[in-house]
Order: sequence, then structure tokens, then C-alpha cells
Amino acid sequence: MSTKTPYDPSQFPAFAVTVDIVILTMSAGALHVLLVRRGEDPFEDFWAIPGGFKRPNETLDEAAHRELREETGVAAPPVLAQFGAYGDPGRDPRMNVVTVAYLAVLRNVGDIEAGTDAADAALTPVSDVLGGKLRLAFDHSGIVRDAIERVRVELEATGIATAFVGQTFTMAELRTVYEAIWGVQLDAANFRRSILAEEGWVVPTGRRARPGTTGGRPAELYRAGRAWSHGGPIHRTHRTDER
Amino acid sequence: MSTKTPYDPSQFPAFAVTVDIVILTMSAGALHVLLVRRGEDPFEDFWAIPGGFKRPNETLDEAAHRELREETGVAAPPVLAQFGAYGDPGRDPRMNVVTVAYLAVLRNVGDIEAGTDAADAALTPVSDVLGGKLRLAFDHSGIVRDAIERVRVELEATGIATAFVGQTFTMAELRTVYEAIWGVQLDAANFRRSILAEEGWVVPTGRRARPGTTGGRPAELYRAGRAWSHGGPIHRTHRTDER
DNA sequence: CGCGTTATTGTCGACACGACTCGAACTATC
DNA sequence: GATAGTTCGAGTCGTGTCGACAATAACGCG
Repeated sequence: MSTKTPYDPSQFPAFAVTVDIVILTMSAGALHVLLVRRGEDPFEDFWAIPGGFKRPNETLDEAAHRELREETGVAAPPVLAQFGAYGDPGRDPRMNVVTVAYLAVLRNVGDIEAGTDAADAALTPVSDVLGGKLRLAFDHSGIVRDAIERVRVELEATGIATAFVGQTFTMAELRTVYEAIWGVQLDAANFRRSILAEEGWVVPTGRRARPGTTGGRPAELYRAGRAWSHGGPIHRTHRTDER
Repeated sequence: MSTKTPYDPSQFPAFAVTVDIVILTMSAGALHVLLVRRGEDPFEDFWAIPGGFKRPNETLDEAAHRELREETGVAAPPVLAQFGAYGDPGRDPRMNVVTVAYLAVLRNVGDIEAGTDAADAALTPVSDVLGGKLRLAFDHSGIVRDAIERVRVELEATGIATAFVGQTFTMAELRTVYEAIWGVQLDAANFRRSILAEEGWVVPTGRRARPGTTGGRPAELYRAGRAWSHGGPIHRTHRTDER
């Protein structure tokens, strides 16, 4: 009723604050998430997303960068953004833990393999997590689900798509990002037009990719220009195999 | 390098976790935020957004509902959604505090006045906060800024607009919400068509509002139907007086 | 060189959106 | 009660976008 809270501020409850990271990347035309296998007691041998305790003298963003660097060796990811906080009582049976979840996007798998132990970490298709095939430790399944939903929205509103492809890329590679994340089929011709209509977002390099083993006309190579913030070129209208 | 963190988990640093709420409502055609005046030492007499400590036996959402009820008396707000976490070192000079920020939307001012002390709380135009006229306690100015940006995005992607108007409303009232939050002018005729085109979102009641003192044809009254989740009817294309 | 494959360019119809106009229904004032 | 002013609802029209589809270009391979 009153503005005075009935809770004594001098006796505030203590929490552990952790930063967990959902690391996404494209592999073989499908969206993958980096998982680590737990070796300790709660949820031992379960797969989990990497994370760790926040230190008092660092910001949340700095903690996320530090954890990502410790896990993968990547110092400057294309995308590393906070997207949610999770603090349900009992989500960690040992103590009261509030975790701040981050979404990271890496360009290719080579970056990940360099910094992590292959036995303890693995790239897993996100469909295994979304479909319930693979149950993660703690509430990490729900956190991954929320991260995917976030990246689906960001894909339409921002230029996050270029974070999934290499420094130079073809239109087909970029289109695969949209198709894999949204689960739709996009017309190649219309996609190309829409991307090029957003002036300055992709810049032609003049070079061409060499065709694959199946032949075909070589595709032009582009590199990412500036990012946009409102109203990207590709909009989510028709949905085919939505999950 | 390795997956083993060099930080000892048994000696994790303790944090206080708070939940702060940016409470938004429409008043006199402009977007307003509810602020409370601090009476205690850090930032005494500064304006701040309401909030309080999270308890170990409640979820973050439950803590937000409890704080909102304590501050305003409102038990079931149309919108109460988490949008960010803030944990910069030194943001609270007393101790290490990580706060989880929530966005609340209330229908009208009457709800607020009932549960709070008028001397300690006030509805303030968000333009005063965004424009830098009013500097809030802690990092609350930035938190409010992020909340406004969030509601601007949600306005385009979801049906959050109806949360700002009453249970029944006219097209002009609903249009005012978009115009105030985006800072644009919308054509009344085209707005009406776009809203009605999204089938089932607003439901005509058959009744009519009585005209104001200036006369005019009485407007039809609508009530909110289902909410949508992707691709609302009104899109942000032209911008006039953007801040 | 012909064929399959892939990338790029072209065309066309449907539809959404913004700018604008006009009629409908009410209040206020003379 | 007639008229002006005001607000809302409905119609029109031109432009631009978007999706579907066809046509052409550039490669590898046999």
C-alpha cells in the first residue's frame, strides 16, 4: 500500500549472478548452438550452455566477453547481446542464482574448435533442443528457446544476418541464413533484389566465388556494409514449416 | 583456454538483486512514466523508478508483480515484461547490485493514484527524461531510455497499443498512442483501414462515444480482440519529429 | 560442343499504402 | 431552426512493393 517496502534493505538476500551465453553459428546449412558437457554434480553429464560467475569489478557485457573468450578463444564476435535474465527459485539446487543470458553469433566453426576442448564441447543443431530431443541442464533448454526467438526477431529488424556468414559471401549463403533461422523458402531472385535495394548494406567486391562441384554460374561476392536498425529488407510474411 | 574456469565456484561473489519497473501510461496525449522521489541517502531527493529487492522464494516475474502492486495497487496490468538487466560496478555506491528491469503499461492514471502517495510519486512526461531535462537516480535515466526504445519496437511487432487505452476506445484514441510513442502524424483514414484490416484484432461494440465539447460526429467504440505476435498492421515508415 | 546446374536479369499482376476528397453526424452560436 | 464548425467514416486513385514465374548468362563435365 505505502511506498515503504516491508522488507528490510539492510538485510538484503544474497544471490550469485552468472552470465550464460547461447553461442550460435551456421554449420552445413543449419543453425547450431555450442554446448558443453557438465562434469560436476548438479546435472552431471548433461549438456549445458557455457557461462560463469560475474565478478564485482566488471560489467555484465565485460563478463560475457570474458566468458566467451575463455570458452572459444574468440575476442571480437560479430554479435554479443544480452537478451534475458532468469532467476526462478530452485533453478540451481545449490544456491540462489540469477543468470543474465547473452546471445553470441560466430562466423564459422573454425573459431570455436581452436579454443575449446573437443571432448567437452560440441556444436548441436538447434532443432534437437527445440524439438525436445536433447534436454539441457538447469533451465537452459528454455534459455536456448528464448535465444532462438530473439534471433528470429532480430533477423527481421536488424542486420544480424551478416554475422552468420564470412567476411565475403554470396547471395545464396546469405539467403541460407534466413531460410535456416525462419524455416522458410525464399525466392532467390526476389531475395537478391530486396537485399540490393537496401542501399549500402552489402557492398559488391567485384570478385566471384568459384562454383561448387555441381557446376553452375559463379556467384558474385559481397561484403557487409553498414548495419541498419529499423526495417530490414527481408520481411517475414509467408511461413511454411514453422516450429 | 580450457573449459575449466580459473574462478573458484565455491567462493562466488555475492550480489543484491533488485527488480525495477518502468511504468508507462498515456496522459493528456503524451507518454508518461511513474517516478518516485527518493528519501534515503544515495541520490536523496532524486527521482527514480520504483523497485525493490528480489526475494529468494519468488521468481523475477513474481517480484515485478509484487513491486508493482505495492507501488500502485494494480494487480493485473495489461503488460508487464522484462526487458533488460543492469549490473555495472558502482551503479549503486553502497554495494554490488544487479537489477532486472521490467516494462509495465497501465491503462489510465486513476489506477496509479489509488495505491501510491501523491507526495512521493508523480507522472512525468518521458520527453523530460529523454531530453535530459530531468536526471534520475543511479542509472535509471538509461533504463528509462531503453524501455522507451523497447516499447517503440513492440508497438510495431505486437498488439501492445491496446494496453495504453481503456477497455473500450475509439480509433482516434488508439491512433494517439502510435503518434505519441513514435512522434509521428498518421492519417486518420488510412490508420482506420489498416487497423480494421487485421481481422479480429479490434472488435466493434456497436456503441458510440459521445462527441466532445467541440462537436463532431460520434466515433464508434471498439474493444481489444486477440493480440498478434508478428507483423502488426501499423508500420513505422515515415518519421517526422524523431528524437 | 551439348547438357545440367546455378546465378542473375526481366516481366507482370496483385496488393498495400499514402495523399486526397466527400459525405455523415454531432455541437454551438446566432 | 438555419448555418458554420468539427470530427468521424467511407471512397478514389496513383505509386511502389512484393511474390510468382520466365528468360538469359556463366560455369563444369562428359
